Amino acid sequence: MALLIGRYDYSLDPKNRLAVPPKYRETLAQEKGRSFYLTGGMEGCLYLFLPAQWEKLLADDLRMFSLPDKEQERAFKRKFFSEAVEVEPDAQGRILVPQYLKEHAGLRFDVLVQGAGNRAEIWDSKRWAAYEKSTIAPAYKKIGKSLEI
Amino acid sequence: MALLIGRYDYSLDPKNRLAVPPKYRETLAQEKGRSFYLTGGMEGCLYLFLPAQWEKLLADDLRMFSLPDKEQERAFKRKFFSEAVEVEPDAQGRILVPQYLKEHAGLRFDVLVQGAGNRAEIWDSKRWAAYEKSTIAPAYKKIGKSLEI
DNA sequence: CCATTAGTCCCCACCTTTGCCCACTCGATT
DNA sequence: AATCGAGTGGGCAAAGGTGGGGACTAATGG
Repeated sequence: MALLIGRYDYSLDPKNRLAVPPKYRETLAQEKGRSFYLTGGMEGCLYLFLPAQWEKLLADDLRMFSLPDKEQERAFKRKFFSEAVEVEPDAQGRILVPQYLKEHAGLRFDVLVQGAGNRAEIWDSKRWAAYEKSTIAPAYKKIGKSLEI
Repeated sequence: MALLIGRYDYSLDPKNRLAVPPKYRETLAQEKGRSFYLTGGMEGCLYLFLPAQWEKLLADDLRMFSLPDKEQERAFKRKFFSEAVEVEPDAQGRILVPQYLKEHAGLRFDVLVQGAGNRAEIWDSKRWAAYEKSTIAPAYKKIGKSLEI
């Protein structure tokens, strides 16, 4: 399965359009897909999936939705499916970010699109900087002793 | 089977008509169906089913509706099915929401129509905001650390 | 049995938003 | 120097969301 890597600096234009890295679009085309799947992610970012990755998520992780507490299960499904949206890049390779996802991720103007393996992530630049400082840096120090690489 | 996703902000007009997202109607047309099925849902929302999803629900009857307490099961099924109604979008793509369902979901003016996988859900905006705050957010906090995505 | 009223359906109309297309700039490459 | 690809901005036609009139139906009441 295709792996998404790299970091790209883009900007959200007045019409809430956001460029998708050509490499990702190329991968999409190779998969013979027309659309990505965009949804709200953890720690206040957005997740961008290729169709195959999205399908895998639905297939594999449907068990993650299966909870003994059905009320909680409904809550999860509601959030997951209602935030998700199919986005097709326009002729310039931009996708349209819905207002509610823009708010979820606190997107302003400067936006980071970066690969995260089985998905890409979209971050507001400032929020990413803060997250990196507050969480990634300390985590690195801490887990270094137990990681092989 | 078709998956319903995405979030749409609409309003209930003075005649209790409510827009259905074009994407959902498109899916309906692809299924060669003319009507959705609308009924009262859990946590004070409304469920909107595509014909195929509705059929599946009926077929899965035993599993879907089974409760240890059979009297409760009968009570729930009575409400669920008596409140159900077949709704056909008009030329503008709007469905008519019966008065009793409007009350069930506490619909006022601002209404959310959102995908929930095997169905769509219709929420009063304020009620959804409260539900998100009171139920979804805490559930995510609790389970977020163990989620793989 | 007729008159009235409420509710529904079918139009039409308006206006905002969306999506599509074209265009400009800039840097890298040939 | 010219060309190409990429990122960004904006114009414009089309689609989508909303409101309301008028006909028709059915239930209600005199």
